[in-house]
Amino acid sequence: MSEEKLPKRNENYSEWYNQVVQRAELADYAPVRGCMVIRPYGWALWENVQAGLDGRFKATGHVNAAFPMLIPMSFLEKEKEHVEGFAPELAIVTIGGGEQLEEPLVVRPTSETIIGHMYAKWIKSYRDLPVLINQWANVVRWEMRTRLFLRTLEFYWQEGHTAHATYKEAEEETRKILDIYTQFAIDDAAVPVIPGLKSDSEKFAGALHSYSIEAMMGDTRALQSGTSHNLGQNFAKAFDIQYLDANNQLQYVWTTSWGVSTRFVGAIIMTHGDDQGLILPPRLAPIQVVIIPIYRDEAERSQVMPVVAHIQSELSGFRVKLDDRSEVTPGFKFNDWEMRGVPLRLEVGPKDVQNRSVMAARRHISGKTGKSLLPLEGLHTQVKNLLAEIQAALYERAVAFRDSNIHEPRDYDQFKEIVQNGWAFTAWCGNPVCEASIKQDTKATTRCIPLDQPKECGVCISCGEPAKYKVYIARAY
RNA sequence: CGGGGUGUAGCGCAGUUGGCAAGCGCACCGCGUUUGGGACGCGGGGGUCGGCGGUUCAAGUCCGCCCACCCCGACCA
Repeated sequence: MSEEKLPKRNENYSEWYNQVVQRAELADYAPVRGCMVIRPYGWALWENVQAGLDGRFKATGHVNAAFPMLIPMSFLEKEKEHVEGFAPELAIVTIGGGEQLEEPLVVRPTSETIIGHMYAKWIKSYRDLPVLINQWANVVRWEMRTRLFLRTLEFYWQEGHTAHATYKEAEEETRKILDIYTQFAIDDAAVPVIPGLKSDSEKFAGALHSYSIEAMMGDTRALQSGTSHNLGQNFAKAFDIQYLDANNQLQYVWTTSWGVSTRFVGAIIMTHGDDQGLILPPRLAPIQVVIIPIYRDEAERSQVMPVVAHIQSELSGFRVKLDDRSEVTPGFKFNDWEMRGVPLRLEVGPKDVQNRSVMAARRHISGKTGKSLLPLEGLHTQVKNLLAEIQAALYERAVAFRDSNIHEPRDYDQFKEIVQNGWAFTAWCGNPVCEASIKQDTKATTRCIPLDQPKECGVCISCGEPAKYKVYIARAY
């Protein structure tokens, strides 16, 4: 905890981000470059993300399992695009128990290969399908440039891996998960993501095609916040995952994979945070309500604390924290919990005891008043309503910010200007050459091709040929 | 891996042309006074000055090599 002010977001956004993460005690740097320690407050936030996703997976028939972290090197080599995509960033174990290993083992960068290997053993009949397995795991990718939560050498995520009898079922699964991710982001995290198809150059190594949810951060850069891949039969063929159909014909399965990682914590921070620090959406906040008792002496303390205890039990259905530290002043606590993003603060002092009320302060101030007096009667309901209001206000604010920073360029010059400080929604012919030239010119990349496409797209912003899609193009993390 | 930069207490820094006992702010510990928007006083603990080698009566300071980290590019959930 520090008393110094944070850097302003519009002056140094990345420094603001780094400091918020560390000062709010979400995470800290580990001794190995690019690795981070997720601290209890950050992990609690991640656990709430996990709970929101896990419940939705299970409600749609998925089950959890755990596969090993070490994968034989030869497995990676079985799928050509996959190994080409991941080879540069693999961590490889060559020594075990002091002995040189017969075959090097890869620390999983993702688990398609080892899961494919196991599915080949488990799937024999159309009656075994579909297989709908998810795992919560850590993976390692040796990235060049790392940022806390956004890109670390080791990160935590869930990876779903499913196998189906037909292309159609696999595609439905891929899209179903994309919907789940979208709903979770919007409903629980209040992050207004845009779902869509990735271009071929942006798709997952080894996929037929990939979908993603794209979110706009507070500096208008895009963050890919979740992906869902239709792997076709690529991995089925590489790992011989075959089954007999009802007509006794041998068929390859169709597989999917999909993931949301601890990067999503970064999305929450950068979607909602302000110059005072974190702002957490109530549905995911580790602490939804913080209670600050205020007193000057023992006499006042003995008046205030019983009321605090009463409030605590009244609010037992919420995630409540009592800050009873005596070594810091109330003013310090106000700033501290605001920096840490707690949605609602209740101040309880002698005046409140007198009035049978509490002073409530919202972290995010949408309207005019910051603080309001709440009567003790019916406190549970009032807090419930306030948290719901805050959740809704955060979403609306994020939507408004996003929409005010997406523009449709009329020509390439204007396009270049737009992507310096926002997203362009524009037409593209589908040619990767145009994508590459745009990236060269502006550092912006195609983020996604939204699912609802107009009949007429006009002409490609880059080459002027008839366009195939409307796409979002932006600079990304 | 290419270009640039930085290493002095947990964090941020000062330390002049080499020279007395390596300092300051924050944080931390103790005592007391405080407490409705980032309290204050007094006392205290904490350092192989990134590493190795060299020059010198004397190196945080000069020289050489190495290491680590950060920023910008290529790569990326």
